[in-house]
Amino acid sequence: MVVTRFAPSPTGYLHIGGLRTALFSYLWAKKNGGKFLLRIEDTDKARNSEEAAIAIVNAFEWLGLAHDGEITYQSKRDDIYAKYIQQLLDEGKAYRCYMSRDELTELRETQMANKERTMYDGRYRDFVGTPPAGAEAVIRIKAPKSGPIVVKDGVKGDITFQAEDILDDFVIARADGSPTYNFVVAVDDALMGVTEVIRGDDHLSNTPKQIVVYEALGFVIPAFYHVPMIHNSEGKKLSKRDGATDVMAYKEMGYTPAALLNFLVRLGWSHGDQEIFSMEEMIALFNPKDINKSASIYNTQKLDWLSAHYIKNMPNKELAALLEFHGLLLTSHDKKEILLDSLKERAKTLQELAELTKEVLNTPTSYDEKAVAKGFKADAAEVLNAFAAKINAADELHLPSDYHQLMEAVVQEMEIGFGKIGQPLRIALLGKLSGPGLDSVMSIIGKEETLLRIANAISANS
RNA sequence: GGCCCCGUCGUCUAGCGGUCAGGAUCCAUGGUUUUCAUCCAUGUUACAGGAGUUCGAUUCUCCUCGGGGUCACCA
Repeated sequence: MVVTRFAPSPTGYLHIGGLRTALFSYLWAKKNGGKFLLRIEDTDKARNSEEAAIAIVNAFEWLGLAHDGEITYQSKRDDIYAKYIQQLLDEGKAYRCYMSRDELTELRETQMANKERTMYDGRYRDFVGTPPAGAEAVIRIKAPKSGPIVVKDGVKGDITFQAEDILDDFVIARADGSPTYNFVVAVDDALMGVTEVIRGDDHLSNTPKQIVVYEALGFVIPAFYHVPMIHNSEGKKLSKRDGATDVMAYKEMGYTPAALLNFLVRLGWSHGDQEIFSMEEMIALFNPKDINKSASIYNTQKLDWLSAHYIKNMPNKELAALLEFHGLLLTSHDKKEILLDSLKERAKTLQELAELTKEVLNTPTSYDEKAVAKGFKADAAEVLNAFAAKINAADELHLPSDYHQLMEAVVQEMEIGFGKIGQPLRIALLGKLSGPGLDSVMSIIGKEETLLRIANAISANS
């Protein structure tokens, strides 16, 4: 069975880059009928917070990416790590190193001065006898001193590192006994049964270290897929300083999970010329071997386009429910079908749709100056009064077409062009010269409100 | 600096030895629309450079250049 995982450290919100690797992991698990696990890497007590862990879980909930089984918290697994560290000690695959921090620093400085690679020199590797008085010990793993270590990567191909270039006997447990990252990652992935590790390629250079741990412990090495970074416009790794990298910020801005996920899945992955992917299609078509090798630049123009696409094609009922989050209660509005039909193809986000809706629903309190100058000429009042008279005379006005007929009638009787009534009426109804169809607007707001807006505009602008 | 990865339109990408180098987005223009948006149509823009290999390289190899990642008792 295919088992993937997402393993964030709870130092902040869920990041857009993290979400993409999580999505890839999720899709691959689902495609194979496997499991997608969530592990919270909260071993750094100084930097982690519980709120951050909750925020991450909430973000996944909003996106509808459900993890399988219980969440694994590394902070609760000290006993497990201690057991495996002890095992390595017992088997002579790890050892206590009594070197002080000062000594380590000194070693590094010497190496730097000699332009050598900074690395631990293995001085306690074969140490027997009495440790220095009062010295605290870290535990180091015996890493191979030379020879190739091959990372079989499903995205980049086989990558060969030379142990002498990159490895030393790295620390697997600190002086206080707590295990370090590369150790716990390997242990957890193995114990959780993770078969495919899909993660950012900033982890690529950690992988040889983790392979050392896998091998020392006799664990099966999983398949690796290192997905390229997402870069900011400067071409650097996307970070929290780049703004709008908090996934939940996209909810606030009015993007739907479908749009965001569709946007992210196409960043670094593609399937021919296809741009629109439903969750079902993503699951059916995704394969990590098709992930690009190169980094991509984060640019949300396409997200806007996708978002508009999804809003346009969303049933009104669903839209109305989503709009509540943006402060709009439409459930009881009797013309909400007409309202949303005429507005949903004009908005890029739900937030924008909510604002557009309010512009239609609320009586204008001011009129755009340029619009008035251009579209509310001397004869405007006369035309609007004639139109108002027709509205007053009509007893049944409901559909946009009902209002449209009255507009046509005024145009014919007064022998004027459509613009002669369209422009002033638009200013009266919306306060500006752009917006949805006037007949729809009138149908939505109704007869009384239409008359009110016409009267307001005439007194304000003539 | 060492090690590792990467390099097709501005951006996201297709391509897997022979293509007018395709699509999408953005931008521009035209059409539709009383207006704006949508929608439709059209258009501009790319194989980092240099050597090979080959009848033929965007595609394979090497070098250069450029970009990125990583080098902790952080994760």
